[in-house]
Amino acid sequence: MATISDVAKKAGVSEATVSRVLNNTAVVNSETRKRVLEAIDKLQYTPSFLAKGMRRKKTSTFGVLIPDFRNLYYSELLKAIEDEARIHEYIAIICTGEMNAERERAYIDYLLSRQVEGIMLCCYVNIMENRSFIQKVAQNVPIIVMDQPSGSLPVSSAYADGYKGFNVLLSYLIEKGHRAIGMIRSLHRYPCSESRFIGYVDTLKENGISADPSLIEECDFTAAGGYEAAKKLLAKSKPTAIVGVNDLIASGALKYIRENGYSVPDDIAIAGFDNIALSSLVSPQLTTVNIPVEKIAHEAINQLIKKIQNPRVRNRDIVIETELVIRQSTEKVTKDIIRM
Amino acid sequence: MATISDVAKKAGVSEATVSRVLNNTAVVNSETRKRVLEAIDKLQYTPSFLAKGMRRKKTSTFGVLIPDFRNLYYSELLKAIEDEARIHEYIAIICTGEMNAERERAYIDYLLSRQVEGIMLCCYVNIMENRSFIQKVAQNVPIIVMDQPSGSLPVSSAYADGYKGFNVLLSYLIEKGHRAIGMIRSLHRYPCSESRFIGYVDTLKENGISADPSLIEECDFTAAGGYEAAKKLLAKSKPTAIVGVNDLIASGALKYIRENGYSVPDDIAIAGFDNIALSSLVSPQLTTVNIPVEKIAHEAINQLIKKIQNPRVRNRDIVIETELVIRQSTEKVTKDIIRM
DNA sequence: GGTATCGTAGAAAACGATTACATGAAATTG
DNA sequence: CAATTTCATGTAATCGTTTTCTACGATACC
Repeated sequence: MATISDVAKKAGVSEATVSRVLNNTAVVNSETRKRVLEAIDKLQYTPSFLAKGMRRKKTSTFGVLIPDFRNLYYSELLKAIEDEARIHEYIAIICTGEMNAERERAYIDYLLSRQVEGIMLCCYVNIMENRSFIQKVAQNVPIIVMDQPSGSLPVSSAYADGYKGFNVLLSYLIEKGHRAIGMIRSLHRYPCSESRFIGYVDTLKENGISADPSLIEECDFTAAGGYEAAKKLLAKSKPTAIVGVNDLIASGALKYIRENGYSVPDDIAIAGFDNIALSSLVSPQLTTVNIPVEKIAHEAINQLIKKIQNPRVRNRDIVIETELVIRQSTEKVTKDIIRM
Repeated sequence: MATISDVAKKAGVSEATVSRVLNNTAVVNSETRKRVLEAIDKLQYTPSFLAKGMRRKKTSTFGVLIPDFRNLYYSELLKAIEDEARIHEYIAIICTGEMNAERERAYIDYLLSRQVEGIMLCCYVNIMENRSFIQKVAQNVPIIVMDQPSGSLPVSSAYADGYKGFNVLLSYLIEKGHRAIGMIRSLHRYPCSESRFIGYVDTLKENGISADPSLIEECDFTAAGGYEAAKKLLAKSKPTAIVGVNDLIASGALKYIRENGYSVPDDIAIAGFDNIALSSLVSPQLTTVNIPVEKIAHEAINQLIKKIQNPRVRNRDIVIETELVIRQSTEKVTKDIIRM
């Protein structure tokens, strides 16, 4: 690969001049500029990103840590992150923590050694369990935490309001006359799934319904888990509606319920959360709560880049509102109904 | 962030000695080593990746271009790529071309300017349509092309044998007595979907069945597309089996067919291709053809890294065999049957 | 006509690491 | 005991850029 000095030699100018042409950082005589551009073209020269970053102390890179590529929610997040990053001429290094706190820490250290300018953290564990580690990292680069509030840590956060989302979802089901509403929650005590669960419990209470333990099951974040959990749930209680902590689980539950002769929504209504593509692929289509992923990614990356550009920018908690999406699994509808 | 010279000063040694301790590249007195390690620890020093890469002319980075994050096939590929890259201490910069040839080229140029040491290309377009561009890029870094053969280009390739996969799938359906086998193919003339389609046509021919245009429909790579295509297909013909060029399309078709009162597999058998997670989530579960993604990623990354380490390594075409996975959408089975 | 200003471009330092070469003390050898 | 080898470390060049400082001719100004 050609270097700037090759170009300089070929054009008969100094390296400084080539750099000036490249970056438009000072006036260069138009004749000289032309010669330089010709040389660049002939040599197929591209500036070395390493050298540039070295001098400018800038990598234009940030790190993204997600639990798993194979979760469509993160696919959509990554898509939005990429688009947003492109606008700012950043790239994202994406790592998967695989629900393993130690691996997450190792990757974060690795990201630091790669001189990322900021880190987006979609952690498996509650960040509070890693207080000191995260505090240490936050001293070096800005951090934005996704899917959970920042608590008292010196980081920003961006997340969908799962508590309120479940509040709206449950209110809707109660309004439709349901009283025995089962929930399949997450086995993992993820912060975001916890707040959803609390939203479920509180909304029942607000409506004078006490949460009945026999209406609650738990499983991991898979459709197979939801399938098994639905089986257990129906073995011990008679819900008229079941909500899954996410769409994947709800889809699994839906599958079990239909396979066992129940009609959805007539015998049992079902609802999920996240509004992933799958939720409208199953039949009947799943009532769910939409998380505006692009919006979250947009706000999050913007906050991160603001903080990179000016470390004195204050940390923020960005809370994004969800929307209830009513489909056939809770109601005979021909078209999605969306409620804020 | 502390630099190597800070560490050297603190430990009272030269930068060279610190580097030697860091890289174990020469014998250092154990007392000195201890002092250096202490200084590193105290200053929380991490070597600058940029400076190191600059000197060593090595970024330990390669670029991956995929069409879209939101396709589970690529999610699984990315997962496998990450694991494989980690072993070799490489990281992958992932970009999405979004089925847009111009965007793909722009990203490839961008990857080059980031000094990636190799590029993995999961292109939308047939690489042959970009001959000269790819040839130019291949002069700078090794390339491995996924999902299509390398043809006469100076690149390696790794792909599942879609022709043979469809051959096995169709032979199985014919063996089960099907004669009117419809196919929903891809609207986009992707090389990998083309070879699947040709596998379909040829296998019919080999069995004395001529491909009937009224049994062929096409759509984009979505479930909604498959749904619509199934509708059109059933409006113009009476297939006893339908194969989708991939699982997403087959799932959409399955949905349409069940919604319209047909029984699967009794009235119409359905099969897909790829064996994505969705295929066992729909009911009935989808017969499909498994692509061993981890194996492909493993072989591909290995080949790429071999070529990076020694540019004189010869380019290879790595063809991976697929497996037929028989499930309920074509046969009453209680457990998956797998055939090579 | 001497000095200030302007336009243009070169020289050299800096970024933070690695590494070839040099050095000097201690240990070994004949 | 002089010569050589070994061990441990330092010195300085280098990677490819950007950027500050400097220079120098030409024009403008008083």
